[in-house]
Amino acid sequence: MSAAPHAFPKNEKLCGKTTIARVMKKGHWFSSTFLRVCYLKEEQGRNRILTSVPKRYFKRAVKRNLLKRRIREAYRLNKELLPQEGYLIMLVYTGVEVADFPSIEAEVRSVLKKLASR
RNA sequence: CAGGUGGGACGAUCCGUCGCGGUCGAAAGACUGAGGAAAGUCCGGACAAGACAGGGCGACGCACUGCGGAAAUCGCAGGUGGAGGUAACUUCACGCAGUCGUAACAGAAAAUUACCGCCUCUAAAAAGGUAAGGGUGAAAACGCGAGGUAAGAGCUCACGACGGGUACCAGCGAUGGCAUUCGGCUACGGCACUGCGACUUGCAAGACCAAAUAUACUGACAGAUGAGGACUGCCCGUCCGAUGUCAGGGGGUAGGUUGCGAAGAUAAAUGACGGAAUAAAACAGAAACCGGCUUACUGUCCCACCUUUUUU
RNA sequence: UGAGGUAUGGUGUAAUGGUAGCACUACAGAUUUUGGUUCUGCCUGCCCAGGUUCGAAUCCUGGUACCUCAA
Repeated sequence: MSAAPHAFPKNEKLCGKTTIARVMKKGHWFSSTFLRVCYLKEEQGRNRILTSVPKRYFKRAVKRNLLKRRIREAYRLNKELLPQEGYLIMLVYTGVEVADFPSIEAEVRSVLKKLASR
């Protein structure tokens, strides 16, 4: 399984209430056009990611699920842009409209490049 | 042919590349993976915890009939009445009978009615008798004809409508038909009454395992002949002064397991791209389960029926 | 996810089924040299759609939006 370059196993998902709370408390925030990013760099471990779409802007669960899946898919296809240095990343969608996949992919690529250059 | 009414069905499938949840497997891999509403949370049920000797009142919900159903503000079939529609049909209401109310405005009056009018008596007025006609209003309390009368009136009669009683017939029944008899009122709402139901809370219910920290309790050791702490890098010294250390251990937090399913996660799985006439679109995503109801919605098909026009 | 609540001018809040009121605000005028204060006038409203009723803010049904609680 680990041989596949674009796999997205469970240990690359950011989970656990205490971990998320730690990222939100200590992490650094920045925003792009419709993504709000919070990241925390740890010394070791795999990169782990979390996607979130606020219920405030999208009442219907279908739209929230669709956006979360598109963001996660974009990360999965482009995750080699970021070295494995223990990044914990939260991606929060702040747009008002439902974006299509190419624009989300471009956005995620720019965010990952920005993170890798820091 | 056109328009309409009612009912029903489907609401996605396959292939390739990358990827995800679950089960099986040592592995390779194989199989499987959102809905008709998963939604709203409007009802009901199971399940679970808590409360509870037994019974009643209050408060709450339901209320035509029969059948189905675990039950339901559920379904099917039927009854009566109102409203809408040319029609097919749709929609609303329904226990019983006691009491109260139906109030703005208008109008004389919203109920033991009397302004104009009509009639009697009169010189006239007053007084009395009326409810045909007028006008107001959402609504004026049976219709119509004849008799009757001073004028009139169910005052009387025939026919009809309405509401009961009785007998017969049809029906399991609500009820209907028919005959006869009585009657003066009807409808809606509140309260009271009758019958039935209903304890409360909800899977974030509940059950189990269980770090760290503090600690009930138990044991061992040390302790006013000073344990331990503060000042300090250490010793001395000064100050405070009764518990301290170790082990066991109960409840229990984070967290985990279960509750949990022929989808079954626990930060939570169905996606991206290409192809299949290509366009797969609408409403919309399981987080404990089941039965209904309601609401949202794409394209199309099937069945039954109604109306209009044309042709035969 | 489960349980509950609310909706009335721009804001806050009343109203037994019968003309929708009050305070502040906004606007206009008066007072003042000007502004404030004060006085007078005036604009703007029952969340939406059906139903019951002669007549619904109110009663019934279904939606929508917002809020609260349970971790």
